[in-house]
Amino acid sequence: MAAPGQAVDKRRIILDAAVRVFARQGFHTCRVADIADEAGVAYGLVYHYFTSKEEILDTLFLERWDIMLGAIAQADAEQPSARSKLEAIAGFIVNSYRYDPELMKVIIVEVTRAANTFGRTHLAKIEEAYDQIAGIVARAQSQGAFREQITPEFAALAFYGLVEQVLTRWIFESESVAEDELERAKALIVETICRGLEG
Amino acid sequence: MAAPGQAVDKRRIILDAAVRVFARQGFHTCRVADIADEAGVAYGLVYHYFTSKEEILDTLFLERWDIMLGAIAQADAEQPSARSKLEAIAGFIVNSYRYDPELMKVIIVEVTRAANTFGRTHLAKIEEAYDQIAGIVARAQSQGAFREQITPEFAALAFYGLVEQVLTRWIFESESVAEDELERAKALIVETICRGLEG
Amino acid sequence: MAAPGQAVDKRRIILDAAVRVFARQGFHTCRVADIADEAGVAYGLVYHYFTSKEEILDTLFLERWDIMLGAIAQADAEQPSARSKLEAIAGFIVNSYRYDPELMKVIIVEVTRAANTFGRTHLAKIEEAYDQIAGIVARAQSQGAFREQITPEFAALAFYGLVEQVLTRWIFESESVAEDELERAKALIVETICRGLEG
Amino acid sequence: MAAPGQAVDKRRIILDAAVRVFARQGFHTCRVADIADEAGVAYGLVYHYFTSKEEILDTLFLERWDIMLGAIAQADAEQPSARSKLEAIAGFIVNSYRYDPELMKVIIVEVTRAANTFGRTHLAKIEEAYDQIAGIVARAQSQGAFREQITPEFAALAFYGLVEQVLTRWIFESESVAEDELERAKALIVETICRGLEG
DNA sequence: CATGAATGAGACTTCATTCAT
DNA sequence: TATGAATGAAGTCTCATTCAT
Repeated sequence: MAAPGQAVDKRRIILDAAVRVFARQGFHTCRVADIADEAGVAYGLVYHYFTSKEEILDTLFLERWDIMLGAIAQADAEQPSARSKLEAIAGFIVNSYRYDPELMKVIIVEVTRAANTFGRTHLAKIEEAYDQIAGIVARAQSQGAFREQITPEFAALAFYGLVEQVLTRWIFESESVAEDELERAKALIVETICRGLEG
Repeated sequence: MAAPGQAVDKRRIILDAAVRVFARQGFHTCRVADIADEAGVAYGLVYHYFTSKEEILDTLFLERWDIMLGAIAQADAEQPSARSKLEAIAGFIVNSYRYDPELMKVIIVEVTRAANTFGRTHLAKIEEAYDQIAGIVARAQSQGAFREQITPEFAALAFYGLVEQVLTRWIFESESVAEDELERAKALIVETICRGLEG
Repeated sequence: MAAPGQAVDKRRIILDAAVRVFARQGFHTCRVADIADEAGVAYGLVYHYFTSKEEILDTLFLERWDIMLGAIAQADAEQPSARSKLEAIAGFIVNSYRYDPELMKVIIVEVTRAANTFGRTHLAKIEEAYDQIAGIVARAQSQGAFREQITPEFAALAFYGLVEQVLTRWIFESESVAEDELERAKALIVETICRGLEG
Repeated sequence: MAAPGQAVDKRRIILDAAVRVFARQGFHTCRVADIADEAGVAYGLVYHYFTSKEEILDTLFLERWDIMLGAIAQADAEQPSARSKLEAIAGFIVNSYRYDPELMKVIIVEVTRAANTFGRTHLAKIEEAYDQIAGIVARAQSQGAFREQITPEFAALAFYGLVEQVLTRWIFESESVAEDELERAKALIVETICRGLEG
């Protein structure tokens, strides 16, 4: 018997396996059995830890999204200018992709972009991110750093949307994305959005 | 016997019913029976005209996408400047939403954004639109109208992506979008992208 | 309009097409549409001439089987000895295969051997052939030409059964059967059965 | 927990139920639901153990056919003469019918005689039986026990074919076959074939 | 915690047959 | 006669979820 500290966390193993399976086969196409197989656990154990296949995806999304909301808040708190805040946020998301592209694929393809099915469940949560970004823009506008012709809501939509488009492109690229393209894309995103916003 | 022009085209009736059903319930969630019911035809007739539920969605997408590719080509041919070309394209897509929001919802939610499932089937077709837009940008760059820091491919991604994000937002708005917001959004999209591209 | 005598007999065209389709795809596997296509007529016309797919097979079987019953009766009437009668019958069936292997395939595979489904419908008709052959054997026995240890019924079963086995083998041979094998097999069948029957 | 030997083997229960259902209704006519009902298990359990209705029939056939191939080999090894070998084989098959007529009905009607559909799948397996029998005949010929005018292949066809014809007749007899008819038929089969083969 | 057999509702698709023209 | 669109019942197979051990 493993010591408590070393106990294999089957729940974690299932979640990690689910990421790989969802990324590979898609949420709708895969079966719960595929996840159990990938995790190397018995079929029923999945239902011991989660009430449904959906709850697994929910969990993956919420875990990651909360981290991102934290990162946005941190960028907002620590960075001096609106541009550097947006740059930090874009950098965080690009890094997320760099370190776990499969998880990002699942989040974007199965939740964020799956507007018809899953997205609706998490609309409010997703909206929080837009709101935080809109807040950054709004404050920059009231401080005169950004012009006011563009509404903060539209700006947030454009900023996060552009990040998502770029990641979606990478996700379906056949070969893995070169390190320098990650950085270049980040710069272009920030540049494009900020040029639209700055005086 | 009905005159040709008045003849009830059951195939068309089924396609139109499918738009409403896909928009309401989503492609994966709805059943073929729902489409037949909505169209007021027998179950089997759907399979008389289409080989599968997928082929119905395919047909709807291809019909519409080809019209859009034509509109892009026309904008490219008729408009004098790169900015007015992009404006015409954005205007066309916004108009498409204005006149048939359900169809646009289906195309965007079930095909364009369903990157994991259907999008892949039509990736090449979707890519054609990006390529045409990139071509417009590239020519504007070589004529000095747009600066060269941003690649045409990235510009196309940003432009079309922004349009899609805006429409996605409208699609999930609970109330119908006000007429003047449609126009304002179009202007903002073009302004944001062109500011990023113009010297 | 064709003159009466030249009028294309669509009913016949459908029957002939059905032979090819049944032989190629099997009765259960083919669709009525396949028959219509093969015949080059409209779907509904098949139902104008026949009440069901089964009736087509019925018709093909009965047409042919009645001809065979006639041939058996003729052999019985014209041939001098029991052996020559059996030889004439075997020869007739082998010739039927020679001239229209597809039709024989359909009769044997879809009716005669399809003991579970179709055979039952035509059991009485099939039985007539056995009875005629048994009659030939019985008379030969009472005349002393055949020994009496074997019942006429068993003899008929053995004789017709062996013919059917040989044809079944040919039917599923990949290449067409050589002319001389047809004759050799006929001789072996008669020889085998008559050796068992003759004193 | 039941002891291993007493554990209810649902897979076996389904197979046994399938024999009864196939025998009663025929493979094509019955539904998977009928098998589940007959077995007293849930619909889905059939698909838990078998991938399709076909696989159930496959399994039944292969189980039984392998036993028969073993019996043929044993007869060949243990019996002294060719005639006694054939007698042992015919006896084995007749016994198979005696002890489980429903299973034999399924094997013969749905597989062996269903030459168009299932037979093809198992053609090679069926052929093994013919080959073994042909081998017995060939060796008898080279030892002078059987004459050489009839090829071993034809002899095997005639022998096995006759057995099959007799069983087919029994299978569709309305009343169950009398015990002594089973034995008499066996003797007649062997007698008929061996008279054709012996000098 | 862990297992995997057992359940059964549900969806797609096929296709024989009908019918209006 | 001839056409082929229209009908709808039926069956296979899938798979999320439950449950007994």
